[in-house]
Amino acid sequence: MVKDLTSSNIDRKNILNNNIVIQEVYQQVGFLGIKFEGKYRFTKTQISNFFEVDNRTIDRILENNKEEIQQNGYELYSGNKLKLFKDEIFSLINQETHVHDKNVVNIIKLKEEFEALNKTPQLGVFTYKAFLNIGMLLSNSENAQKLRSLILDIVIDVLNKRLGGKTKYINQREEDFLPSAIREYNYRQEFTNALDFYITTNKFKYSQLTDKIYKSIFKGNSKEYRQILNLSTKESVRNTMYSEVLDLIAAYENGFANFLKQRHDSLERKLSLSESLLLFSEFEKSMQAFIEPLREKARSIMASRDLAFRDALHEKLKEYIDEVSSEDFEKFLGERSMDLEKRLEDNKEVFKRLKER
DNA sequence: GGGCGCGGCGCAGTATGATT
DNA sequence: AATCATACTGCGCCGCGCCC
Repeated sequence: MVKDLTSSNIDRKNILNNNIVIQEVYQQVGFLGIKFEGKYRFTKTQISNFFEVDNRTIDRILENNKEEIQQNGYELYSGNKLKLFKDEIFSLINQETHVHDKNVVNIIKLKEEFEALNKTPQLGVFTYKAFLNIGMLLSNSENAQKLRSLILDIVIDVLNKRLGGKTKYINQREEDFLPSAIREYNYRQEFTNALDFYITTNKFKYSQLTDKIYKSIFKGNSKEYRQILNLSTKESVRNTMYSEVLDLIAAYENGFANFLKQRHDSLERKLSLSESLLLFSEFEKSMQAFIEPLREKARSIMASRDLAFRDALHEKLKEYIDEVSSEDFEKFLGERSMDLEKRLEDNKEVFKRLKER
């Protein structure tokens, strides 16, 4: 999918939230900043020089996108904070004799750029993220265009390296997946048992009521879900679902199993499939207010993550697409996620045995 | 094809606010 | 109170695409 970073807020956020990508870009671009309060910082002058645009142009981008850029670390320094920042710069400049050859050029540049800084009462300061953010918004600067295409290359590269092209089971690469899957598996049993006990024999009852749950949660049945994620009929739909979604499915299954039992007991007979389908609508309605916040969350998680990680668009959940948080990128692409994948391999045997029980 | 709006751009002037 | 570099703002230029 071709991304237009200058116009898509979510695409920009999804890249800037991906710290693995940011680090890789920093390695490759090597734009030297001043380390201050744990982060590399850049002044507006440095940034306008990098992109070869007027300072005013940076200003205007700031005007139009202030909130976004501030979120990514832009700050206006003044007073004591500015003083500390200046001290940091000048001590860096004074150290120049101790610095490796490579950096000397940069230090001289620093010196030129900050000579004027002595007396300024306020200074706009960018983090590396905020700098990239500017680059994504500058449509005409040649350097910004180069930077954007480099960023997109790195995004693709990182995804390929971390996932080896396999995004199908990326949902399993987090701590919470396995416990959720096991819990859900148990509730699934409750659910199928209830369907056995309280609904008259019908070979469609499992799939139809399961689809009811899917439709209620993410507006599509399992067939549609399969298509969106490109799953074959053999592959288990649930193995591709995020833990939050599994938890919610478990809640539905457990809740409906209970609902069904109550209706069965008050009627003192088994229900037909069509009665059960009606009962599900009743169940859905009565749980509506209770389940709504969790459902909103599940929809957003599913739509946003699947777009970012799997390049899969849930058309019916379009309005729920949001940025993927940096925590999520770490969760699913970070070092830990790689370990988890290995650990999951080990656990598969355990999981299998559990299923066979 | 001429006119139009729009976004990007730079200049110049004003406002600001910390420092001396 | 004076200073100074930056933030902020108004203005006009330019190039592009769209519409009549």
